[in-house]
Amino acid sequence: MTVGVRHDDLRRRNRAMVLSALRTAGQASRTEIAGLTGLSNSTISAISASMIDEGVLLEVKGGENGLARRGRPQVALTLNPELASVVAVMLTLNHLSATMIDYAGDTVDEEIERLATQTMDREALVAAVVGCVRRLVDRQRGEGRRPSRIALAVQGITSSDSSSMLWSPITPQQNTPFAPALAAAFGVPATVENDCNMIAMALKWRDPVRYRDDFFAIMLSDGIGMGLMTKGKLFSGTHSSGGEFGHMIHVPHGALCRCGRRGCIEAYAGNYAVMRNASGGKEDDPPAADFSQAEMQKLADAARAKDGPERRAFVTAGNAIGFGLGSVFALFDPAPVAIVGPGAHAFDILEGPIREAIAQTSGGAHSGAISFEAEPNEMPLITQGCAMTALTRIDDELVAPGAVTAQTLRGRKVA
Amino acid sequence: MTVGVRHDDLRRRNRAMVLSALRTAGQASRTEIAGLTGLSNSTISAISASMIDEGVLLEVKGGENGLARRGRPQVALTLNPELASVVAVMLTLNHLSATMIDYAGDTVDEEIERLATQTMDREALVAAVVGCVRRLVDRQRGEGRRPSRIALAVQGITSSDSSSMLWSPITPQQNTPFAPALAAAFGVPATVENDCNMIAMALKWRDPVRYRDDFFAIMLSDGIGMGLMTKGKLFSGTHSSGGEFGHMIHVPHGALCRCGRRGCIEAYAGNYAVMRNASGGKEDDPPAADFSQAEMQKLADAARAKDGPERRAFVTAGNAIGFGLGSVFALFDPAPVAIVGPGAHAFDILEGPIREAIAQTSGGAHSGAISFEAEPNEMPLITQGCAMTALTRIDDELVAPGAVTAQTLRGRKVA
DNA sequence: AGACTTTTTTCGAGCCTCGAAAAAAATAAT
DNA sequence: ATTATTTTTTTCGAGGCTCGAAAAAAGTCT
Repeated sequence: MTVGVRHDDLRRRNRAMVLSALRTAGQASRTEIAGLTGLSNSTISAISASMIDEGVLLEVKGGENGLARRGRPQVALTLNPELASVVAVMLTLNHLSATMIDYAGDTVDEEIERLATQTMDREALVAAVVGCVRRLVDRQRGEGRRPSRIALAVQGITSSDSSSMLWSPITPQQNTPFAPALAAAFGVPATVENDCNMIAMALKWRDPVRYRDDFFAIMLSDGIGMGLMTKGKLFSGTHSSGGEFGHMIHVPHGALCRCGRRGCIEAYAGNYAVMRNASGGKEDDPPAADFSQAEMQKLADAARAKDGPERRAFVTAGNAIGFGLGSVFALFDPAPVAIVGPGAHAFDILEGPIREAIAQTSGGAHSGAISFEAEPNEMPLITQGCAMTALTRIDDELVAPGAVTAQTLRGRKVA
Repeated sequence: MTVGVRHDDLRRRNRAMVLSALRTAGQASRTEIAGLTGLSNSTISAISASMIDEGVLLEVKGGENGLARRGRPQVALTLNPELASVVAVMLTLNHLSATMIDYAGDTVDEEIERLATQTMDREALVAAVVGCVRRLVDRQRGEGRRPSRIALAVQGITSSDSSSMLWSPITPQQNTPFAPALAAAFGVPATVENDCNMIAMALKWRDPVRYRDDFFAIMLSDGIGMGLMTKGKLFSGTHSSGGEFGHMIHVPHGALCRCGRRGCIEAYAGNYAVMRNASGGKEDDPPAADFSQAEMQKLADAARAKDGPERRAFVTAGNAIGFGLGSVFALFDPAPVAIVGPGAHAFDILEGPIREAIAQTSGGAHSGAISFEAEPNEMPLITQGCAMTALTRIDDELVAPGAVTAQTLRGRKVA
């Protein structure tokens, strides 16, 4: 049983709505906000007055648009970038970055690091992440900035309470509790997120026309992941991040996957699988380590040039992805797909086989109508998704309930 | 952008909460309701007073429980069965039933009919459904009862706006708009629902301990369907009912399915597939018509008796279901599974192969921990699910907003 | 019969949203 | 230059809703 709606919830919700409207629109006048939220002008006036008072919102002075209309001019409101900041951390294979983003969503500073994730033990991994964030935070302390929240995106499976990385291809370590470590080190809430989910979040922010309520973000790299937006909300499993597209079964008892099982989609479409198939390897050959982008590029060029094992490997990969999507469409119904990550460089060779496979599944009727888009550069998306996730959490958990003002937050830690 | 929370929404929501609490608990005192909803005693007192006044709720007179405690005795409230009623219609292969259920959820009357669904054209099918409901409604008009809502459950794919049956194995007709026809014939809102979704709804009502927030209901019959509860809410596709488990791909380019495609789970685990495999048919053999329960029973007995083609057919079926569940678990995470429908009679032979297959998938780690339960008799579940769906819609759309009182509803049509 | 206990109702306080009206701040017209 | 017009924003009072405290109600226990 959900708990009843109390009276103060009402104000909290409507404040959250105003914040959300401004976060999407960037800036908007009181009247526009009233239109967006469906609340009355008087209510918006009251809410925005108190939020300006708290230092959450700013009136945009002077920045008038050229066309001067008759009547009292609208005065735009924005989120106060100085109210708070968050750190978005991205941990991928041999790569670590921490980005500080202000409350309005603009990047302030960044710290990047290479590291050998596959050979580090759990403590070293956690220490590296904490250290990277530490350097960023220390550098920004001089500017009077302190993050209010930290979000870490990792490849692999995360727990549904966003506290731990349960499993990841970038390390043999399991159940790594990054969130508590970060929370303890910096005295602020921290979460661990799945990279593909963050990509989906970012796509929704970047291109809300194409990626609105329902879409799939497929990440092609060594592994294969999926971020899934359904009905405007990020889909997640009941215990974990879920959406483990790469480990749906493509061929029962089929090719050996990096996860130790057989027949996963990844075992046909992951980088290592394409490489294995192109080089005449057998399905039982153990998955090799990660390949450079240059190697994959060479393979793709060979596939483009002429028929041969390389092209057949990409066809196999595309088919695996297509049949997998077909099964996903059977469950969720067809929706636009974004192909993200290094594998998107080869999207021109993959698209045909993907569509061919989908056409043989229950989503097939619409296979022509499904929109695909390729975006090879996944890293900025992951970081942006992380930032937005953290910022909207601050909106909902701190700012909307009124727990936070510029005074309580500036330079001080938040419970 | 969702619309802001207005002031009157507050009352509406809290009324809905009280209704939902009573619908789940059957009866409860004001104090108990306050505990369940988290609202204060005074609020519950006010809400229940006005609802009693409207004729929505009844005080249970006299019916005291044996153990008399000290203090003023609690007086239980219930939903007034006379406030309204709904008709739950179930259309399956060659079978049609309409059941009238009162506002408290108890069955009042029923009308059953056999018909040849596969050879009827669209108009005849719609007419049959309307006719069956008509007989029930006419008979009950004498008692002063008029339904406030009609819900129809069908096998197959329904539109996400619940207006039409998009596709169903019980008829060659497509896009049959049952809901508008029923709505026009009886002047009340009508919806078309997927049978497996209704089963999931019913399971949640029947056994809320086992089937709470997350579970899967797999229906085994000629076709294979799935109803899916995630986070306490019925899962549905974005355009259709979704959850087309039976048409996820088990083996690419595999056995011929009733849907005309190849390799669907159904093409290995549907009744016709088991029959085809057991009788030495080939994968390309066109799917035969529906089989009697007796025939399937004989097959199962043969499989139990000794190794042979029959047993192998059931193993194949179980494996297909298991691998499919594995893929579903990869997306949604593992959760309890209910095996419903005629196929559940053979659950004893299927369970082993199902678990064996799951063990080879990413949900495999927990394959032993996943709870399975078999319930061969699906029809009462479908009807109950339909009734509950219709009743909760009345709660939310008519009673909670206060649009309905015993006066406005009794014997008159509702807009 | 009176004390005690628990449930339910009553009452006033405190918020919140809304509509209407007023105020503010600009442009257009005279 | 001044007035009229237009549009945005604020102010103000009305009406609802929930809540806590106190009162009333309806029993059991001694």
